[in-house]
Amino acid sequence: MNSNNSDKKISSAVISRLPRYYRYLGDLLESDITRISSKELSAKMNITASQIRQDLNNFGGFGQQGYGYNVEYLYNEIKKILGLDRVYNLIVIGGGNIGQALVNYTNFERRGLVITAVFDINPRLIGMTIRGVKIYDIEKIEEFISNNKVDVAILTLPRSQACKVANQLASLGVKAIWNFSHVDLKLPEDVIVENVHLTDSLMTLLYKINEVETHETEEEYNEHNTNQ
Amino acid sequence: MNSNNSDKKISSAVISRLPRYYRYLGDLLESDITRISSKELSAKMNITASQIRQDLNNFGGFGQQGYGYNVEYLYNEIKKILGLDRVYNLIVIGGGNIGQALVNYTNFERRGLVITAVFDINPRLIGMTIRGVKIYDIEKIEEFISNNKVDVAILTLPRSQACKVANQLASLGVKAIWNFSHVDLKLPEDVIVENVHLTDSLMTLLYKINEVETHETEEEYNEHNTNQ
DNA sequence: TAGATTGTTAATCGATTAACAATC
DNA sequence: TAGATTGTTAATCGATTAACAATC
Repeated sequence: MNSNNSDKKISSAVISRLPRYYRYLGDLLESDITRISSKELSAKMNITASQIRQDLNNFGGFGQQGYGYNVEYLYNEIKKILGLDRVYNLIVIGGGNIGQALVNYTNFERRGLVITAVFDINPRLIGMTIRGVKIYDIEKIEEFISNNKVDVAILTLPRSQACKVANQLASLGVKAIWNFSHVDLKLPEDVIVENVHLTDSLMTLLYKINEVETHETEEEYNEHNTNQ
Repeated sequence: MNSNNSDKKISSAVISRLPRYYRYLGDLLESDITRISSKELSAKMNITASQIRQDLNNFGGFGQQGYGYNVEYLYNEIKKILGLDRVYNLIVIGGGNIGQALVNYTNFERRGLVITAVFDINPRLIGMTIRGVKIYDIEKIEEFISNNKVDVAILTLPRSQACKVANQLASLGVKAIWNFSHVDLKLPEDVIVENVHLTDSLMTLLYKINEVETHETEEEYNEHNTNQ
């Protein structure tokens, strides 16, 4: 389904840059810019032109010598590569704050990412509706999955429940999990897991804050010494 | 402030693994496990023992030959490295769903990450309170920052407003931004930005879904051919 | 002491960057 | 045609893994 017809595995470094290319190309498209060279794009995105060309050429030759890339064409090609040319059904497991935030995020739908149901254990939530999406008792999940196609399960449960439910999802045939729980899920190899570990992300920010402070201190110290 | 007293810059690959080490060590601590070797930890975390030792030795020699690592000691050392041995004041810019979800996430406070205020433009939200945290008019942000120490600003605004507000934050002296907005902020070098691009994360998951489907198709095809 | 396991150097692997012939 | 810019190969850089002497 992806445009790469060769067999070589694309590195995850490359894949992680694709959405960013897609975003920048979308912006260019909105600004009615029809063509762009790797050099121009490189200046905008703050990566090397070489990397852009290397990345794109993993999937095919989308450009033209002496011209560059046609923005709309490249945008649509990356769209296809990312699999954004079809509709996905998503379910949210965990109707807490993050779960609700995701259901309320209307941009997903515009991209063909449709949240079809939310599941929770909390009786106060069950039966409620968020933006027209019903919250079901988590007990009903087996029934739901057997009657509805589910492409992605979004897991926003607390640590304690996440593993068990993830295993259940895997056994029910769910093949992709977007995991917001603060655990590393251990699942069969054919289940794809993409983690969003918010706390980890914040911690790396804190690390960098202190790193900067250390350097500043060192600089001040050096300055101090030099000036004497 | 970090424990690395040498000058060599720690690579971001290493830094991004630190929270994971911290998490696993915390789990071990809770299970009353007092010592662990890089080999044992490697099996648990699914990375090489060599990498663990290399990573840790960027910050110092925390282990002991023939023994391994003392779990509690290493846990606390990583805690210090990550800067989790002090309190941080955070503000949330954007009182929407994600902003509210973050305020409601009680685990932050347990780690010394205190959200002191939320800012929004929506008059319906201004004046409200989430878990005791007040939502202010975003107009009040200058006043707030000059009267209160702000270590991190969490930016959860829509794309359109994010850049402008980020610049304002930078000019008001905020030195770290945890950015949930779907834009790459262009800020002075001394402002640290950590991005959480949720849509990008989901897109890489979608890519992998289709990648698998492609491979499966190829396998089926090969099987088909072989069987004939 | 013998066994275990670190810290660290060396080897390998992979990803990024540079260079340039091909070609629009 | 001349200039621009790609696609791609080669060179470099950095990160991961392997190996092993040091030592608890």
